[in-house]
Amino acid sequence: MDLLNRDTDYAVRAIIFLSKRKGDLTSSLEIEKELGIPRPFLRKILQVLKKNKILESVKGNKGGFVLLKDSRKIFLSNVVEIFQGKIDFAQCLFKKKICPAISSCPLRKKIKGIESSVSSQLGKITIASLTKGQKR
Amino acid sequence: MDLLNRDTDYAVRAIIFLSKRKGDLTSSLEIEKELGIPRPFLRKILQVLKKNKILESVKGNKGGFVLLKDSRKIFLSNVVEIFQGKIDFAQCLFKKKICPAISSCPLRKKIKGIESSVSSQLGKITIASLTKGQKR
DNA sequence: ACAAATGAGACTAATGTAGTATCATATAAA
DNA sequence: TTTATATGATACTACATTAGTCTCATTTGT
Repeated sequence: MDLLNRDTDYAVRAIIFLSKRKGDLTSSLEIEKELGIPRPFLRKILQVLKKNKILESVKGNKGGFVLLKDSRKIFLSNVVEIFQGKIDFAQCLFKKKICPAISSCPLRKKIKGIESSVSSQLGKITIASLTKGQKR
Repeated sequence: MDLLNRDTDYAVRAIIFLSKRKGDLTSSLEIEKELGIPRPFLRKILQVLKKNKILESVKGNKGGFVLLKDSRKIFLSNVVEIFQGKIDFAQCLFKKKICPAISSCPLRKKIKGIESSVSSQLGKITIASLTKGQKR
């Protein structure tokens, strides 16, 4: 089981790249070349990031994307939530209709505890912190 | 995303039930009635638990299952590992061949940190602790 | 007008998960 | 010794999720 899915991973990498371009418009083509992410897929991700106000886009010739937010103010939890929804480690117990009578209540409580610890950790990791000590 | 999959959940509940039966042989039919788990599925789970030395079985008429271990010595992490494998939150980055050069290394480190915090929490929850304060 | 870019969304393929079905084997009890 | 009742092993099907592709519309600088 992965904590981050592929969309989230790609998105994080795209955001990191854009953060290095400051306010410059950057086309999906450039991002694709840098990151090696299949283009149609990358574009879909960029569109989602746009809808979520992480970045802005300009259409047309010479168009592209710019980060709207400072990468020191974008947290991993933000990106995860956008692409994977709110972290919910214990949804199955009720959603999938497993009777809660015997183990679910105490079990659910424990799992919820772990969940909130994970959420809080994700909420402390900024995208900017992922570039510390990087070459490029 | 769920932390526990359905197999794990069923397994936990079956273990709890068996722990209340002490050393008595209990057939999958009885467990099914108590827990409402589809039988063929339940049997598959019991077989896996047997292979992993959590319980023992007796074949034939009047046969059934008994817990081999004290439920105070069975941890959630044990059950999770049996049914879901070792918790590995960051496998995707390499397994799925996403280039680690840009974000993966620092990102991976962070995720690994969260992962080990989750593992350690799962390693502290005993099955017995899930029955505290329960009626039946 | 044309080329280069994003917007929107339908579509396909691969994978994983949940759950079922079947038959073999072992054993208690009549 | 036959029968009913169990588990053992394993193949199979159906469904959901995820990954990734494709097509066409729209916008805009030159």
